[in-house]
Amino acid sequence: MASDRTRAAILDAAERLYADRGFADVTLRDIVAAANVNLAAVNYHFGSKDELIAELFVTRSLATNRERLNELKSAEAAGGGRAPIDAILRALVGPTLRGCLGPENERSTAARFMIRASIESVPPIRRIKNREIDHLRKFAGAMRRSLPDRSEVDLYWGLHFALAMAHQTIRDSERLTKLSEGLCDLNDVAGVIERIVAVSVMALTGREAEKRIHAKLLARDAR
Amino acid sequence: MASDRTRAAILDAAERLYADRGFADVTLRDIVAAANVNLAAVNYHFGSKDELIAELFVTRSLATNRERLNELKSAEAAGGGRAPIDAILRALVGPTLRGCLGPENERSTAARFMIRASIESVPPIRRIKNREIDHLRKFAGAMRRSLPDRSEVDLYWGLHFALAMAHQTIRDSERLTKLSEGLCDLNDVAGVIERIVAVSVMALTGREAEKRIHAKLLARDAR
DNA sequence: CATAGTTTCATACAACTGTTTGAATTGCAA
DNA sequence: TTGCAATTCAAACAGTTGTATGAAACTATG
Repeated sequence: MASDRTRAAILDAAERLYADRGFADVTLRDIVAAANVNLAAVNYHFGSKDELIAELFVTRSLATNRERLNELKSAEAAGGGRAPIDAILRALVGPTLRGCLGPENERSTAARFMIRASIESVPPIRRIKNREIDHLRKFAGAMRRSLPDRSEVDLYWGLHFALAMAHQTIRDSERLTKLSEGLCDLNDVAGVIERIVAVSVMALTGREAEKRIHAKLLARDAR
Repeated sequence: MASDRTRAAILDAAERLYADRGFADVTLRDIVAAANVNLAAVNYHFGSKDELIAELFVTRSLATNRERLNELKSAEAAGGGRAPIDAILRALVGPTLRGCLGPENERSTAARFMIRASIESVPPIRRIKNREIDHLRKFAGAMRRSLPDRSEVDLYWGLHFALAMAHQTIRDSERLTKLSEGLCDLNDVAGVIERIVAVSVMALTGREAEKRIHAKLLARDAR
Protein backbone atom coordinates (compact mmCIF):
# COMPACT_ATOMS: atom_id res chain seq x y z
CA MET A 1 0.00 0.00 0.00
CA ALA A 2 0.96 3.63 -0.19
CA SER A 3 1.56 3.53 3.54
CA ASP A 4 4.54 1.28 3.10
CA ARG A 5 6.14 3.79 0.83
CA THR A 6 5.87 6.45 3.51
CA ARG A 7 7.22 4.14 6.17
CA ALA A 8 10.16 3.16 4.01
CA ALA A 9 10.88 6.76 3.04
CA ILE A 10 11.02 7.72 6.70
CA LEU A 11 13.32 4.85 7.59
CA ASP A 12 15.56 5.68 4.69
CA ALA A 13 15.81 9.37 5.36
CA ALA A 14 16.24 8.86 9.09
CA GLU A 15 19.07 6.38 8.70
CA ARG A 16 20.87 8.61 6.25
CA LEU A 17 20.51 11.73 8.38
CA TYR A 18 21.54 9.98 11.57
CA ALA A 19 24.51 8.45 9.78
CA ASP A 20 25.59 11.82 8.43
CA ARG A 21 24.93 14.12 11.36
CA GLY A 22 24.50 11.99 14.46
CA PHE A 23 21.49 11.58 16.69
CA ALA A 24 21.97 14.77 18.66
CA ASP A 25 21.06 17.24 15.99
CA VAL A 26 18.59 15.54 13.72
CA THR A 27 14.99 16.40 14.48
CA LEU A 28 11.81 14.80 13.29
CA ARG A 29 11.28 17.85 11.13
CA ASP A 30 14.61 17.23 9.42
CA ILE A 31 13.63 13.65 8.77
CA VAL A 32 10.17 14.30 7.38
CA ALA A 33 11.57 17.08 5.19
CA ALA A 34 14.17 14.72 3.74
CA ALA A 35 11.57 12.00 3.28
CA ASN A 36 9.00 14.36 1.79
CA VAL A 37 6.31 13.23 4.17
CA ASN A 38 4.18 14.90 6.76
CA LEU A 39 5.46 15.51 10.26
CA ALA A 40 2.69 13.45 11.83
CA ALA A 41 3.62 10.44 9.72
CA VAL A 42 6.44 9.45 12.05
CA ASN A 43 4.18 9.19 15.04
CA TYR A 44 1.49 7.52 12.98
CA HIS A 45 3.77 4.80 11.63
CA PHE A 46 6.23 4.35 14.48
CA GLY A 47 4.55 5.68 17.57
CA SER A 48 7.40 7.90 18.61
CA LYS A 49 10.83 9.14 17.65
CA ASP A 50 12.52 6.65 19.96
CA GLU A 51 10.64 3.75 18.42
CA LEU A 52 11.78 4.88 15.00
CA ILE A 53 15.39 4.86 16.15
CA ALA A 54 14.88 1.52 17.83
CA GLU A 55 13.45 -0.01 14.66
CA LEU A 56 16.39 1.22 12.63
CA PHE A 57 18.86 -0.21 15.10
CA VAL A 58 17.08 -3.51 15.59
CA THR A 59 16.92 -4.14 11.87
CA ARG A 60 20.63 -3.57 11.42
CA SER A 61 21.78 -5.44 14.46
CA LEU A 62 19.59 -8.43 13.72
CA ALA A 63 21.27 -8.60 10.34
CA THR A 64 24.72 -8.53 11.92
CA ASN A 65 23.78 -11.12 14.51
CA ARG A 66 22.40 -13.40 11.83
CA GLU A 67 25.62 -13.12 9.90
CA ARG A 68 27.63 -13.88 13.03
CA LEU A 69 25.59 -16.96 13.82
CA ASN A 70 25.82 -18.24 10.29
CA GLU A 71 29.59 -18.07 10.41
CA LEU A 72 29.61 -19.67 13.82
CA LYS A 73 27.37 -22.52 12.75
CA SER A 74 29.32 -23.34 9.64
CA ALA A 75 32.55 -23.26 11.62
CA GLU A 76 31.12 -25.65 14.17
CA ALA A 77 29.63 -27.86 11.49
CA ALA A 78 32.99 -28.06 9.72
CA GLY A 79 34.62 -29.15 12.96
CA GLY A 80 31.97 -31.68 13.87
CA GLY A 81 30.43 -29.62 16.65
CA ARG A 82 33.65 -28.06 17.86
CA ALA A 83 34.99 -25.07 16.02
CA PRO A 84 38.56 -23.89 16.44
CA ILE A 85 38.69 -20.91 18.75
CA ASP A 86 39.99 -18.54 16.11
CA ALA A 87 37.08 -19.38 13.84
CA ILE A 88 34.64 -18.62 16.63
CA LEU A 89 36.25 -15.28 17.33
CA ARG A 90 36.35 -14.49 13.64
CA ALA A 91 32.62 -15.14 13.45
CA LEU A 92 32.13 -12.85 16.44
CA VAL A 93 34.06 -9.81 15.31
CA GLY A 94 34.23 -10.30 11.55
CA PRO A 95 30.75 -9.22 10.48
CA THR A 96 30.76 -6.02 12.51
CA LEU A 97 34.25 -5.00 11.45
CA ARG A 98 33.67 -5.80 7.80
CA GLY A 99 30.55 -3.66 7.94
CA CYS A 100 32.01 -0.68 9.75
CA LEU A 101 35.63 -0.41 8.62
CA GLY A 102 36.99 -0.07 5.14
CA PRO A 103 37.33 3.04 2.98
CA GLU A 104 35.17 5.78 4.38
CA ASN A 105 33.60 6.76 1.10
CA GLU A 106 32.61 3.18 0.42
CA ARG A 107 30.82 2.70 3.68
CA SER A 108 27.15 2.05 3.37
CA THR A 109 24.63 4.24 5.07
CA ALA A 110 23.82 1.29 7.30
CA ALA A 111 27.44 0.99 8.37
CA ARG A 112 27.77 4.67 9.13
CA PHE A 113 24.52 4.54 11.07
CA MET A 114 25.83 1.68 13.17
CA ILE A 115 29.06 3.54 13.85
CA ARG A 116 27.03 6.50 15.08
CA ALA A 117 24.96 4.17 17.22
CA SER A 118 28.16 2.81 18.67
CA ILE A 119 29.60 6.23 19.45
CA GLU A 120 26.62 8.27 20.58
CA SER A 121 24.56 5.62 22.25
CA VAL A 122 21.14 7.19 22.78
CA PRO A 123 18.63 5.68 25.23
CA PRO A 124 16.52 3.59 22.83
CA ILE A 125 19.67 1.98 21.47
CA ARG A 126 21.13 1.36 24.90
CA ARG A 127 17.96 -0.43 25.85
CA ILE A 128 18.27 -2.78 22.90
CA LYS A 129 21.95 -3.43 23.44
CA ASN A 130 21.17 -4.65 26.93
CA ARG A 131 19.17 -7.48 25.42
CA GLU A 132 22.09 -8.67 23.32
CA ILE A 133 23.37 -10.96 26.05
CA ASP A 134 21.47 -14.03 24.92
CA HIS A 135 23.12 -13.73 21.57
CA LEU A 136 26.58 -13.53 23.13
CA ARG A 137 25.84 -16.55 25.26
CA LYS A 138 25.79 -18.65 22.10
CA PHE A 139 29.36 -17.65 21.46
CA ALA A 140 30.31 -18.35 25.04
CA GLY A 141 28.88 -21.83 24.56
CA ALA A 142 30.86 -22.42 21.39
CA MET A 143 34.02 -21.23 23.12
CA ARG A 144 33.38 -23.59 25.99
CA ARG A 145 33.09 -26.49 23.57
CA SER A 146 36.22 -25.38 21.74
CA LEU A 147 38.36 -24.92 24.86
CA PRO A 148 36.84 -27.27 27.43
CA ASP A 149 39.85 -26.97 29.70
CA ARG A 150 39.72 -23.22 30.12
CA SER A 151 37.86 -21.83 33.10
CA GLU A 152 34.54 -20.11 32.57
CA VAL A 153 35.97 -16.86 33.87
CA ASP A 154 38.79 -16.88 31.36
CA LEU A 155 36.36 -17.59 28.54
CA TYR A 156 34.14 -14.68 29.45
CA TRP A 157 37.09 -12.35 29.73
CA GLY A 158 38.35 -13.51 26.38
CA LEU A 159 34.97 -12.91 24.79
CA HIS A 160 34.79 -9.51 26.42
CA PHE A 161 38.25 -8.50 25.27
CA ALA A 162 37.60 -9.59 21.70
CA LEU A 163 34.45 -7.49 21.57
CA ALA A 164 36.22 -4.62 23.29
CA MET A 165 38.97 -4.50 20.70
CA ALA A 166 36.57 -4.77 17.79
CA HIS A 167 34.16 -2.23 19.15
CA GLN A 168 36.75 0.32 20.16
CA THR A 169 38.55 -0.03 16.85
CA ILE A 170 35.34 1.06 15.18
CA ARG A 171 34.66 3.85 17.64
CA ASP A 172 38.16 5.24 17.70
CA SER A 173 39.48 4.43 14.26
CA GLU A 174 40.18 8.09 13.71
CA ARG A 175 42.33 8.37 16.82
CA LEU A 176 44.39 5.32 15.92
CA THR A 177 44.98 6.68 12.45
CA LYS A 178 46.08 10.06 13.79
CA LEU A 179 48.19 8.57 16.57
CA SER A 180 50.02 6.24 14.23
CA GLU A 181 50.15 8.90 11.53
CA GLY A 182 48.56 6.54 9.07
CA LEU A 183 50.81 3.58 9.84
CA CYS A 184 47.94 1.51 11.13
CA ASP A 185 45.88 0.79 8.05
CA LEU A 186 42.25 0.53 8.99
CA ASN A 187 41.21 0.00 5.41
CA ASP A 188 42.86 -3.38 5.46
CA VAL A 189 39.82 -4.87 7.14
CA ALA A 190 40.93 -8.48 6.89
CA GLY A 191 44.25 -7.56 8.48
CA VAL A 192 42.53 -5.80 11.35
CA ILE A 193 40.25 -8.77 11.94
CA GLU A 194 43.20 -11.16 12.02
CA ARG A 195 45.04 -8.92 14.46
CA ILE A 196 42.09 -8.84 16.83
CA VAL A 197 41.50 -12.56 16.48
CA ALA A 198 45.17 -13.31 17.09
CA VAL A 199 45.32 -11.24 20.25
CA SER A 200 42.08 -12.74 21.50
CA VAL A 201 43.33 -16.24 20.87
CA MET A 202 46.48 -15.43 22.78
CA ALA A 203 44.42 -13.99 25.59
CA LEU A 204 42.51 -17.25 25.75
CA THR A 205 45.30 -19.75 25.20
CA GLY A 206 48.50 -17.76 25.49
CA ARG A 207 49.71 -18.36 28.97
CA GLU A 208 48.60 -21.96 28.82
CA ALA A 209 50.67 -22.48 25.69
CA GLU A 210 53.66 -20.77 27.23
CA LYS A 211 53.30 -22.82 30.38
CA ARG A 212 53.06 -25.98 28.34
CA ILE A 213 56.26 -25.14 26.50
CA HIS A 214 58.00 -24.24 29.71
CA ALA A 215 56.90 -27.51 31.22
CA LYS A 216 58.35 -29.33 28.25
CA LEU A 217 61.56 -27.41 28.71
CA LEU A 218 61.77 -28.38 32.35
CA ALA A 219 61.06 -32.00 31.54
CA ARG A 220 63.94 -32.07 29.09
CA ASP A 221 66.21 -30.36 31.56
CA ALA A 222 65.40 -33.07 34.07
CA ARG A 223 66.48 -35.76 31.66
CA MET B 1 35.61 36.00 46.80
CA ALA B 2 31.97 35.08 46.93
CA SER B 3 32.10 34.42 43.20
CA ASP B 4 34.36 31.45 43.72
CA ARG B 5 31.82 29.87 45.99
CA THR B 6 29.16 30.12 43.28
CA ARG B 7 31.49 28.74 40.65
CA ALA B 8 32.46 25.85 42.86
CA ALA B 9 28.87 25.14 43.81
CA ILE B 10 27.91 24.96 40.16
CA LEU B 11 30.79 22.64 39.30
CA ASP B 12 29.97 20.44 42.23
CA ALA B 13 26.26 20.17 41.54
CA ALA B 14 26.79 19.70 37.81
CA GLU B 15 29.28 16.90 38.27
CA ARG B 16 27.05 15.12 40.72
CA LEU B 17 23.94 15.44 38.58
CA TYR B 18 25.69 14.37 35.40
CA ALA B 19 27.22 11.43 37.26
CA ASP B 20 23.84 10.37 38.59
CA ARG B 21 21.58 11.00 35.66
CA GLY B 22 23.72 11.39 32.56
CA PHE B 23 24.11 14.36 30.29
CA ALA B 24 20.95 13.87 28.32
CA ASP B 25 18.45 14.78 30.98
CA VAL B 26 20.14 17.28 33.22
CA THR B 27 19.26 20.86 32.41
CA LEU B 28 20.87 24.06 33.55
CA ARG B 29 17.80 24.61 35.70
CA ASP B 30 18.42 21.30 37.48
CA ILE B 31 22.00 22.30 38.11
CA VAL B 32 21.33 25.77 39.46
CA ALA B 33 18.56 24.40 41.65
CA ALA B 34 20.92 21.82 43.15
CA ALA B 35 23.64 24.42 43.58
CA ASN B 36 21.27 27.01 45.03
CA VAL B 37 22.40 29.67 42.63
CA ASN B 38 20.72 31.78 40.01
CA LEU B 39 20.11 30.45 36.53
CA ALA B 40 22.17 33.21 34.94
CA ALA B 41 25.18 32.30 37.05
CA VAL B 42 26.16 29.47 34.74
CA ASN B 43 26.44 31.69 31.73
CA TYR B 44 28.10 34.40 33.77
CA HIS B 45 30.81 32.12 35.14
CA PHE B 46 31.28 29.64 32.33
CA GLY B 47 29.96 31.28 29.21
CA SER B 48 27.73 28.41 28.20
CA LYS B 49 26.52 25.00 29.19
CA ASP B 50 29.03 23.30 26.92
CA GLU B 51 31.91 25.21 28.43
CA LEU B 52 30.79 24.10 31.87
CA ILE B 53 30.81 20.48 30.76
CA ALA B 54 34.18 20.98 29.09
CA GLU B 55 35.68 22.44 32.25
CA LEU B 56 34.44 19.51 34.31
CA PHE B 57 35.88 17.02 31.90
CA VAL B 58 39.19 18.80 31.40
CA THR B 59 39.79 19.00 35.13
CA ARG B 60 39.22 15.31 35.62
CA SER B 61 41.10 14.09 32.63
CA LEU B 62 44.08 16.29 33.38
CA ALA B 63 44.21 14.67 36.80
CA THR B 64 44.14 11.20 35.29
CA ASN B 65 46.77 12.08 32.72
CA ARG B 66 49.03 13.49 35.41
CA GLU B 67 48.69 10.30 37.38
CA ARG B 68 49.48 8.23 34.31
CA LEU B 69 52.59 10.24 33.53
CA ASN B 70 53.82 10.08 37.11
CA GLU B 71 53.62 6.31 37.04
CA LEU B 72 55.28 6.20 33.67
CA LYS B 73 58.13 8.46 34.74
CA SER B 74 58.89 6.54 37.91
CA ALA B 75 58.81 3.28 35.98
CA GLU B 76 61.26 4.66 33.43
CA ALA B 77 63.44 6.18 36.13
CA ALA B 78 63.58 2.85 37.95
CA GLY B 79 64.70 1.15 34.77
CA GLY B 80 67.26 3.79 33.84
CA GLY B 81 65.25 5.28 31.01
CA ARG B 82 63.70 2.04 29.82
CA ALA B 83 60.68 0.75 31.65
CA PRO B 84 59.48 -2.84 31.27
CA ILE B 85 56.53 -2.97 28.91
CA ASP B 86 54.13 -4.22 31.55
CA ALA B 87 54.95 -1.26 33.78
CA ILE B 88 54.25 1.13 30.91
CA LEU B 89 50.90 -0.49 30.20
CA ARG B 90 50.06 -0.51 33.88
CA ALA B 91 50.72 3.22 34.01
CA LEU B 92 48.49 3.67 30.98
CA VAL B 93 45.42 1.76 32.09
CA GLY B 94 45.86 1.65 35.86
CA PRO B 95 44.78 5.15 36.86
CA THR B 96 41.63 5.11 34.78
CA LEU B 97 40.59 1.65 35.89
CA ARG B 98 41.33 2.26 39.53
CA GLY B 99 39.20 5.38 39.32
CA CYS B 100 36.26 3.91 37.47
CA LEU B 101 35.97 0.32 38.64
CA GLY B 102 35.57 -1.01 42.14
CA PRO B 103 32.46 -1.29 44.29
CA GLU B 104 29.76 0.88 42.81
CA ASN B 105 28.75 2.51 46.07
CA GLU B 106 32.34 3.49 46.76
CA ARG B 107 32.87 5.22 43.46
CA SER B 108 33.57 8.89 43.74
CA THR B 109 31.40 11.39 41.96
CA ALA B 110 34.35 12.17 39.75
CA ALA B 111 34.66 8.54 38.73
CA ARG B 112 30.98 8.20 37.96
CA PHE B 113 31.13 11.41 35.98
CA MET B 114 34.00 10.07 33.90
CA ILE B 115 32.13 6.84 33.26
CA ARG B 116 29.18 8.85 31.97
CA ALA B 117 31.52 10.88 29.83
CA SER B 118 32.89 7.67 28.44
CA ILE B 119 29.47 6.22 27.66
CA GLU B 120 27.43 9.16 26.47
CA SER B 121 30.11 11.22 24.79
CA VAL B 122 28.54 14.64 24.20
CA PRO B 123 30.06 17.09 21.71
CA PRO B 124 32.13 19.25 24.10
CA ILE B 125 33.74 16.12 25.52
CA ARG B 126 34.37 14.62 22.13
CA ARG B 127 36.20 17.78 21.13
CA ILE B 128 38.52 17.48 24.12
CA LYS B 129 39.18 13.80 23.64
CA ASN B 130 40.44 14.51 20.16
CA ARG B 131 43.27 16.53 21.67
CA GLU B 132 44.45 13.62 23.83
CA ILE B 133 46.78 12.30 21.19
CA ASP B 134 49.84 14.19 22.34
CA HIS B 135 49.47 12.59 25.71
CA LEU B 136 49.29 9.11 24.21
CA ARG B 137 52.36 9.81 22.11
CA LYS B 138 54.41 9.89 25.29
CA PHE B 139 53.36 6.34 25.98
CA ALA B 140 54.13 5.32 22.44
CA GLY B 141 57.60 6.73 22.95
CA ALA B 142 58.12 4.80 26.17
CA MET B 143 56.93 1.63 24.47
CA ARG B 144 59.36 2.20 21.62
CA ARG B 145 62.23 2.52 24.10
CA SER B 146 61.05 -0.57 25.95
CA LEU B 147 60.63 -2.75 22.89
CA PRO B 148 63.01 -1.30 20.32
CA ASP B 149 62.74 -4.36 18.11
CA ARG B 150 59.01 -4.22 17.61
CA SER B 151 57.69 -2.41 14.57
CA GLU B 152 55.99 0.93 15.03
CA VAL B 153 52.74 -0.49 13.69
CA ASP B 154 52.71 -3.27 16.25
CA LEU B 155 53.38 -0.80 19.05
CA TYR B 156 50.50 1.42 18.04
CA TRP B 157 48.16 -1.52 17.78
CA GLY B 158 49.27 -2.73 21.17
CA LEU B 159 48.66 0.67 22.69
CA HIS B 160 45.28 0.86 20.99
CA PHE B 161 44.24 -2.58 22.19
CA ALA B 162 45.28 -1.88 25.76
CA LEU B 163 43.19 1.27 25.81
CA ALA B 164 40.34 -0.51 24.07
CA MET B 165 40.15 -3.22 26.70
CA ALA B 166 40.41 -0.78 29.57
CA HIS B 167 37.91 1.63 28.14
CA GLN B 168 35.36 -0.96 27.14
CA THR B 169 35.65 -2.71 30.47
CA ILE B 170 34.56 0.52 32.08
CA ARG B 171 31.81 1.17 29.55
CA ASP B 172 30.42 -2.33 29.53
CA SER B 173 31.16 -3.59 33.00
CA GLU B 174 27.48 -4.27 33.51
CA ARG B 175 27.24 -6.46 30.44
CA LEU B 176 30.26 -8.52 31.41
CA THR B 177 28.84 -9.06 34.87
CA LYS B 178 25.48 -10.14 33.49
CA LEU B 179 26.99 -12.30 30.77
CA SER B 180 29.27 -14.13 33.17
CA GLU B 181 26.58 -14.19 35.84
CA GLY B 182 28.92 -12.56 38.31
CA LEU B 183 31.86 -14.84 37.63
CA CYS B 184 33.98 -12.01 36.32
CA ASP B 185 34.65 -9.93 39.39
CA LEU B 186 34.95 -6.31 38.38
CA ASN B 187 35.43 -5.21 41.96
CA ASP B 188 38.82 -6.87 41.99
CA VAL B 189 40.34 -3.86 40.28
CA ALA B 190 43.95 -4.99 40.61
CA GLY B 191 43.02 -8.32 39.05
CA VAL B 192 41.31 -6.64 36.13
CA ILE B 193 44.31 -4.38 35.55
CA GLU B 194 46.67 -7.34 35.56
CA ARG B 195 44.45 -9.19 33.12
CA ILE B 196 44.42 -6.29 30.69
CA VAL B 197 48.15 -5.71 31.10
CA ALA B 198 48.88 -9.40 30.57
CA VAL B 199 46.85 -9.58 27.38
CA SER B 200 48.39 -6.37 26.10
CA VAL B 201 51.88 -7.64 26.82
CA MET B 202 51.05 -10.82 24.96
CA ALA B 203 49.70 -8.79 22.08
CA LEU B 204 52.99 -6.91 21.93
CA THR B 205 55.45 -9.70 22.65
CA GLY B 206 53.44 -12.89 22.61
CA ARG B 207 54.37 -14.52 19.39
CA GLU B 208 57.91 -13.28 19.74
CA ALA B 209 58.23 -14.90 23.15
CA GLU B 210 56.79 -18.16 21.92
CA LYS B 211 59.17 -18.14 19.02
CA ARG B 212 62.08 -17.47 21.34
CA ILE B 213 61.13 -20.36 23.58
CA HIS B 214 60.67 -22.63 20.60
CA ALA B 215 64.09 -21.62 19.37
CA LYS B 216 65.57 -22.52 22.74
CA LEU B 217 63.82 -25.86 22.55
CA LEU B 218 65.22 -26.56 19.12
CA ALA B 219 68.69 -25.55 20.26
CA ARG B 220 68.55 -28.03 23.10
CA ASP B 221 67.23 -30.73 20.81
CA ALA B 222 70.21 -30.16 18.56
CA ARG B 223 72.63 -30.69 21.42
C1' DC C 1 31.77 57.60 52.50
C1' DA C 2 31.60 57.39 47.68
C1' DT C 3 32.47 55.02 43.66
C1' DA C 4 33.68 51.60 40.37
C1' DG C 5 33.59 46.97 39.45
C1' DT C 6 31.92 42.54 40.28
C1' DT C 7 28.38 39.39 41.13
C1' DT C 8 23.55 38.08 41.76
C1' DC C 9 18.87 38.09 40.61
C1' DA C 10 14.10 37.82 38.49
C1' DT C 11 12.41 37.77 34.35
C1' DA C 12 11.80 37.56 29.62
C1' DC C 13 13.16 35.82 25.16
C1' DA C 14 13.14 33.25 21.18
C1' DA C 15 13.49 29.12 19.34
C1' DC C 16 12.89 24.37 19.06
C1' DT C 17 11.15 19.96 20.52
C1' DG C 18 8.11 15.62 20.09
C1' DT C 19 3.39 14.86 20.09
C1' DT C 20 -1.65 15.42 19.30
C1' DT C 21 -5.77 16.73 16.99
C1' DG C 22 -9.40 16.61 13.88
C1' DA C 23 -10.47 17.33 9.42
C1' DA C 24 -9.37 16.04 4.52
C1' DT C 25 -8.04 12.63 1.38
C1' DT C 26 -7.22 8.26 -0.39
C1' DG C 27 -7.88 3.37 -1.42
C1' DC C 28 -10.30 -0.77 -1.20
C1' DA C 29 -14.44 -3.82 -0.62
C1' DA C 30 -19.19 -4.64 -0.86
C1' DT D 1 -21.23 3.96 -6.14
C1' DT D 2 -21.36 3.79 -1.40
C1' DG D 3 -19.25 3.09 2.94
C1' DC D 4 -15.54 2.27 5.86
C1' DA D 5 -11.07 2.05 7.13
C1' DA D 6 -6.39 3.53 6.50
C1' DT D 7 -3.55 7.27 5.61
C1' DT D 8 -2.15 12.07 5.03
C1' DC D 9 -2.19 16.72 6.20
C1' DA D 10 -1.91 21.51 8.28
C1' DA D 11 -2.08 23.39 12.36
C1' DA D 12 -1.63 23.90 17.01
C1' DC D 13 -0.12 22.34 21.58
C1' DA D 14 2.43 22.22 25.63
C1' DG D 15 6.52 22.07 27.29
C1' DT D 16 11.43 22.65 27.59
C1' DT D 17 15.68 24.48 26.44
C1' DG D 18 19.94 27.59 26.68
C1' DT D 19 20.73 32.37 26.63
C1' DA D 20 20.25 37.53 27.22
C1' DT D 21 18.90 41.63 29.73
C1' DG D 22 18.96 45.25 32.88
C1' DA D 23 18.26 46.38 37.38
C1' DA D 24 19.66 45.34 42.19
C1' DA D 25 22.92 43.95 45.69
C1' DC D 26 27.25 43.46 47.11
C1' DT D 27 32.44 44.26 47.71
C1' DA D 28 36.61 46.33 47.89
C1' DT D 29 39.27 50.38 46.88
C1' DG D 30 40.31 55.20 46.89
